Amino acid sequence: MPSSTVENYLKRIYLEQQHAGDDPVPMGRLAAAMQVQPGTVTSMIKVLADSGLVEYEPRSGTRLTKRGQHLAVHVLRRHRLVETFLVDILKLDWSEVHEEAEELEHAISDKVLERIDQLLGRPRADPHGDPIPSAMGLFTEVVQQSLRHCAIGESVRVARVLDQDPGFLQFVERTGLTPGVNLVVPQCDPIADAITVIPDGHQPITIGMAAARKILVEPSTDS
Amino acid sequence: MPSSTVENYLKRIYLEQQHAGDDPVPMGRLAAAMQVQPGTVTSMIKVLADSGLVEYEPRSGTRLTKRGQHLAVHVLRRHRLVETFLVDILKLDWSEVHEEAEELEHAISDKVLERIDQLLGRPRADPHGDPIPSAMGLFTEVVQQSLRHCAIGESVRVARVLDQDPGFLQFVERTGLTPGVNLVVPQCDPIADAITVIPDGHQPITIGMAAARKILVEPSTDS
DNA sequence: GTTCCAACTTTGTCTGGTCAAAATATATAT
DNA sequence: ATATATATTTTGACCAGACAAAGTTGGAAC
Repeated sequence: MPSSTVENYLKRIYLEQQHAGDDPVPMGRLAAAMQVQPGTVTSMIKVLADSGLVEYEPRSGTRLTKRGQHLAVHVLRRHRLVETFLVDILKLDWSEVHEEAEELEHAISDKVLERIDQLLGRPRADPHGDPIPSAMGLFTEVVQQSLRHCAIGESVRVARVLDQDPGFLQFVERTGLTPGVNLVVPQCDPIADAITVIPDGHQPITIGMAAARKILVEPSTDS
Repeated sequence: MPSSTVENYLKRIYLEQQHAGDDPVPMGRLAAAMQVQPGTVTSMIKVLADSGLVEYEPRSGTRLTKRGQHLAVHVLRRHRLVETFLVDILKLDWSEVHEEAEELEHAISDKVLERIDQLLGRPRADPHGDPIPSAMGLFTEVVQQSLRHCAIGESVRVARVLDQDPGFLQFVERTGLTPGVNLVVPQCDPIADAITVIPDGHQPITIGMAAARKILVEPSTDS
């Protein structure tokens, strides 16, 4: 059974790998993400490589092996199901559940996880809209694009918020941009670096592109 | 924040201390309970003593300080609330929740614990009948005695089962001796080392005294 | 091509928790 | 009183995971 440290490294590599396309994840990136000194990552990655969980190319980076990826996806599944559980059943605020899940994801057995999944009705996404892989490690594929790339007049639905920072999540909630909400885009000005949106049942709000890129939307289904 | 190892030691010392009256808990007992070599306990206890969580009398034993006891009780609270949660909400079998809780008790924040407590309706006892201390560390006092000491003809109710072994718990369930069940004692023979009981709605069953001592009963309230 | 910097690796050290085995203290029986 | 058995403590070693600081490397800039 992998330690929670190992689980965290694998999860992190997986997430960075998403971001990074085909390139291996560089050590520095991983060190920053894990809040750890670079040397620590180098030695840890060597250990993971020896156990067949990652491939390691010195001075270039690391990528997950099949086994490593499998494990990482299951950690992610635990994390996201726990978050959903905390919000749906225990009624915690979605802005605070990430921290909580960070601990719980390492302590939950398969049996308990299965019960939670069942109790929640096998959700496909967590409160932030992040997809929950199935027990077999498969994601439901969806069409999502960043709010930043929306055309003027487009009508879409918020699908996912790509930031776990409580402050940002509270802002999102206050302005009505939570996953599931429909919105229209009356204005979008790349030069001004700003986009204006009107979420259903809320005031129009203008946000910067840096914020807009962290909000993913999908085709609206209210028509 | 104490490590889960520290939490486990404190919990263990607390439980052994219950058993042991006023005497300090000897190192050997603790080593056996923690499934660890005696030397390990000695060095660990020194560390705990330095952090003011236990008092240590070399070659005699250890006892919790006020602070140590406070912490131990809160670990116990987490453990027992988690067990109750697993049985009541997630519908796990009471014979398997002890193991699960053993991990989860170290990963649960105060906030999540409070929500669970609330969701469960602030239970006073877990599925095994073990008392759940309040958030302030207080137990609800109750009158309980071992089934072994019941007089013939007495009518009592099962309050608590003092063994977490899945096999024993499954036996208890099969024979109908789960907490809350009323029963009468038609026969009790210390010489034969056996006691016969008739649980409400079940067949009479004769069990040995070693088993009977692990079942606590309280005055029946069905009259 | 040489220089230089940023990223990376190596090395040595630390802490928490563990074991195995040797040394020591205590209680008990004789 | 002495021998013996038993519990306990000490000692030295190990592993996981981390840091700090010194040493490498490889590519961009000139």
